[in-house]
Amino acid sequence: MSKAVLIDGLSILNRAFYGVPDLTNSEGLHTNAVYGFLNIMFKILDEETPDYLAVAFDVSAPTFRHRMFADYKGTRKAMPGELRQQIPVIKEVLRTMGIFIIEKEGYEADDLLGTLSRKCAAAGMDVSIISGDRDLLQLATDTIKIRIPKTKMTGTEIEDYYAQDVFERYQVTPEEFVDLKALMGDASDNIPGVPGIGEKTGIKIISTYKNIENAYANANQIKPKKASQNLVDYWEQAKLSKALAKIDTDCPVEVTPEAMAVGDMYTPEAFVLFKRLEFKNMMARFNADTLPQETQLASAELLPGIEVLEQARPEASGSMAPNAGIYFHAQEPKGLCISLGDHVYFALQEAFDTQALIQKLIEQGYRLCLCNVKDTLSFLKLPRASVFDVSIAAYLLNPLKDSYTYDDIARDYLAMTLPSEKDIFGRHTHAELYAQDVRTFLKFLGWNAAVPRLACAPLCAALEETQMTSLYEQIELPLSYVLRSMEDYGIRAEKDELRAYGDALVSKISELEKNIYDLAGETFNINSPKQLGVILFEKLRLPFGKKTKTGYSTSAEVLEKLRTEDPIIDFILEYRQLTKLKSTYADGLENYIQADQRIHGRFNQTITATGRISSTEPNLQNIPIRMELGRLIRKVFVPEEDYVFVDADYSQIELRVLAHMSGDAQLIQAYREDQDIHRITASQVFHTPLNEVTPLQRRNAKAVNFGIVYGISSFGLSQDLSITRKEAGEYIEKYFHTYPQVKAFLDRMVSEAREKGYSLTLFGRRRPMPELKSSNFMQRSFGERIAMNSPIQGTAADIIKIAMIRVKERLEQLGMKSRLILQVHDELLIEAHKDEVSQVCTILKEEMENAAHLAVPLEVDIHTGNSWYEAK
DNA sequence: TTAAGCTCC
DNA sequence: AATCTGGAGCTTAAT
Repeated sequence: MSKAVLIDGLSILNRAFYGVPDLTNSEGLHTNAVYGFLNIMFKILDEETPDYLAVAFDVSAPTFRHRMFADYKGTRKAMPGELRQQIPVIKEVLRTMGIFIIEKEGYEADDLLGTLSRKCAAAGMDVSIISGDRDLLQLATDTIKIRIPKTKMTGTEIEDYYAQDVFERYQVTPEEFVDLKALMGDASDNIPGVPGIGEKTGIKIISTYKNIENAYANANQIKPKKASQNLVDYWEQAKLSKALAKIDTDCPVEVTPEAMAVGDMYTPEAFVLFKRLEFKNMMARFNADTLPQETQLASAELLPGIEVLEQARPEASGSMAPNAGIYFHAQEPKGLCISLGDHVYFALQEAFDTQALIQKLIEQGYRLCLCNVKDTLSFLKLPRASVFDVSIAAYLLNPLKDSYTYDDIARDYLAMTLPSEKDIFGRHTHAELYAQDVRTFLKFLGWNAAVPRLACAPLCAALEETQMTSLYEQIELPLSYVLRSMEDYGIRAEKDELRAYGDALVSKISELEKNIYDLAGETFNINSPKQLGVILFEKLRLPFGKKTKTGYSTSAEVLEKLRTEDPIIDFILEYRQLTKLKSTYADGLENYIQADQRIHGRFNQTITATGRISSTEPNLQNIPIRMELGRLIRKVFVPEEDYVFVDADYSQIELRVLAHMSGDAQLIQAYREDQDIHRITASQVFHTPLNEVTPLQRRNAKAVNFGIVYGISSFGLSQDLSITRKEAGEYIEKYFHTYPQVKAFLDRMVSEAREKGYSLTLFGRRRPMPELKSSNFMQRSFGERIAMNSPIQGTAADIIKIAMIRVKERLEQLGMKSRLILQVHDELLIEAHKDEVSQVCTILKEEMENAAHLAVPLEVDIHTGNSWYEAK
C-alpha cells in the first residue's frame, strides 16, 4: 500500500524554533527552525519512506491569524523576527528539494491537511500527518495517523495517534474531539471554550453526550452545577468554539498525486542551499554525484586545466606581483598544488623538488596565497614577506566560525558553493580517491589552491576596510611562524616518571573505590553522574541541590555542600580528582610523548572568539596547578640536558588592561604605586583602613575584581562568594562607586558594541556580537557580558602575542640556543640553555613588559627551574 | 554525538 | 517575568 506524509509546515517550524538552540550562518541568518524542521522531516522520511509528501502552509501572515502563536495567557504574542525570517527559507529549501507545498488563500493549513488526508485515504493510502498541534487529532482514523514530534533531551520523540489512540488518551473519538475542544477551549489556539470546563469535565460531558448540542439539550443533568450553568450561559461561545475547532475536510483543492510524489530530494540546487545554510551534518545525505559540477561554479577559471606538472613553468606576467595559490597535500599522494592564472598544477613530491618550485614563484614576484600557513610550514619554507594566509584573514574578519577551510572561504568571500573535503571523500582515504577517481581528487586539490588565490584580493580589501591590516601583518602572520616553531620544539616529558605517577594514582583510586562501594552498599559506576545521582539522592537520601536537564547534579559545587552529610562525599570528590588526573593527564599525556621524548602539541590560532591561542593534542594550557597533587604532574615536564626552564607570567594583565582602557584614575594610581589591588579594592569597597583589611575581605574583593573583568552579574558573584544576591549587588555597586570610570567604560563597551555590532581591542581586533540584537533576554544579557569581557581579554591576548614575536626575534637575532616552547595565556615558557639563563630572563622581562605601553606598568614575574613545577 | 564534569587562564 | 561571570579542551557515559 502506498504511503503519504503530510506536514503542518508552520506548526513544525514553530516547534523546531523553540526546541533547537539559536543557530546562525555566516550571513547572520537564523537557521535553527529550518534546521529543526528538516531534522524532524528526515526522521519521519527515514522511518516511513513515503511515496507522497506535501507540506501545508497558511497563506496569510501568521501574526494576523488568531489560531496560532498565542502564549499561555491567551494573549497573542508576536512571532519573533528570528522565526519569521525563516518561513521563506524553509519554503525555498522545500522547493529546491522538489517537495510539494500546498497553500491556498483563505484556508488554514489545518483545513488543507484535513482535505488532503481524506483524499489520500480515499485513494487507499496510509496517511501520516505531522504536526505539533493537537487540534489535528480530530483527523485521526484507522488509516490516518497524527504524529506529534516532541523535542526532548534525548532527541526527537514522536507520539502517534490513530483513532484508537485518541480514544485511549481522551476517551472520545476523533469526531468528538472537536466538541471536547469546544468545551475545554485552547488558549494556544485562541479558542475560548466554556469557562469552568477543563479537560476532565469536558471529557466526562462529551463521553456521555457525544456532542455539545446534545449536552446542551441535557444541560440540566450535567454535573457539576457550575459546568451545567456555564454551558447554558456561554452557549453561543461554545458554538463559536466548535466552529473554530472544526477542521474543514472539504476545501476546494485540486492536487494530483503526481505533484506530491517523492522524487530525488537531494538535488544540486538543494546542495547549494544546504551549504549556504551551513547544515554540515546533513550534507552526508547528498550523493557524491550530486556535488555541483564545474559548469555550475561561479568562476570558470577554477577548472578544468588541472595538469600534472611536467616542468616548473610559472610565467611571470607583467610587472605587477600576481597571486599564486598554494596547497601542499600532505597525505598520499604527497605533492604541491599551484594555482596560477586559470591553470592549476599538481607537482607530485616524488617527481619534483617542491621547495624549488616555491623559490621560483617567489623570484618571479608571486604572492603565495594559502590556507593555514602554519601547517604548510612543516613541508615548505615560505618567507613571511611573500605569504598571505587567507584562513587567518578570514578569522580576523569573523572569529566566530568553526573552520576556515577553502570551502568556507569560497562561500564567504567568493560567493561560491564548493563541496567540503568531507563531501568529496566521505569515508574514503585520499589515496583511494586518487586511484579511483583522479578527476574529482584533482578538483579537490585545485579548489584548495585556487580559492586562496582568488580570495586574497577581497580578503585584503576587507582587512583594509576594517582597519585590521596591521593586526594581520604585524601580529597574526608573524605569530604563525612563532607557533610553528613552538610546535616543532615541543616540550620534553619523562615517560617513566609519568607512568610512576599514574601507577601511584591507581592504588589510591582503588582504595577510594572500595570505600565508596562500602558506604553505598553496592558497586556501581562512580564515573556515571546518572548512577551516582541514584546512589546519593535516592538510596542514601541526601538532599539534592541542583538538577540538570537530565537529572540530579553531582557537580563538585553541589557535593561540596554535602560534605558534612555523609563521609562518602569526601571519597567521591577525591575519587573524581584522582581519576581526572589519571585519565586526562597521566594516561592522556603519555600517549603524546614522541620518540624524541617530547610532546608536540598544537597551538591553534583561529579558534577563539577573543583572539586567544588555544592548545590541543594535548591541551598544554590546562595542566593542573591549583591542587598540589595535580601540580606534581608538572615535575615530568623538564628541559633537555644542559637546559633550564625560564617561566615568565604577567601579573594581573587583564586588570591592568582594564585600568588602561577605562582610564580610571584610582585604578591607574594603584597600579602605578604597585599596590596590592585586591587589598586596596577591599579597603575602598568595605570602608576599611588598608592595613585592617581582613583576609576574607580581600578574598571577596578579588572575586569582585575578577567578576568585573568577566562581565559580572550579582547572581554570579553571589554564587561565587556564597552570599546573597542583594549583598553581591551591594558589593558591585560599591565597586563602581569606587572606580566610576570602570563603570562608565563597561557601559560604553556595551553601547558601542550594540551600535556597531562588534567590539574592538586596543589593537583593533574585532569580535562580532550578534547576541546583543537577540530578542531573547538571556542571549542579550550574554551579549552584554561578552561586550564587556572581549575587549579586555582580547587586548591581553594581543599583548602577549606581540611579546612572543619579539622574544623569538631577540633570541634568533642573538643566535641563542634558547627557545620559546609554551604559551599559557599570560605566561611564556622558555627552554633556555644553561649559559643563556640570565640573558633569557632579561629578554623575557623586557619584551613582555614593553610589548605595550599602557597607562599602568605591565609587570612580569620570572622563575627558573629544572622542571615546569619548579619554574612556576 | 551530546551532556556532565573537571582542568587551566 | 525572565536571567544569572569571560575564554578554552579532554574524558567518560549514554544515546
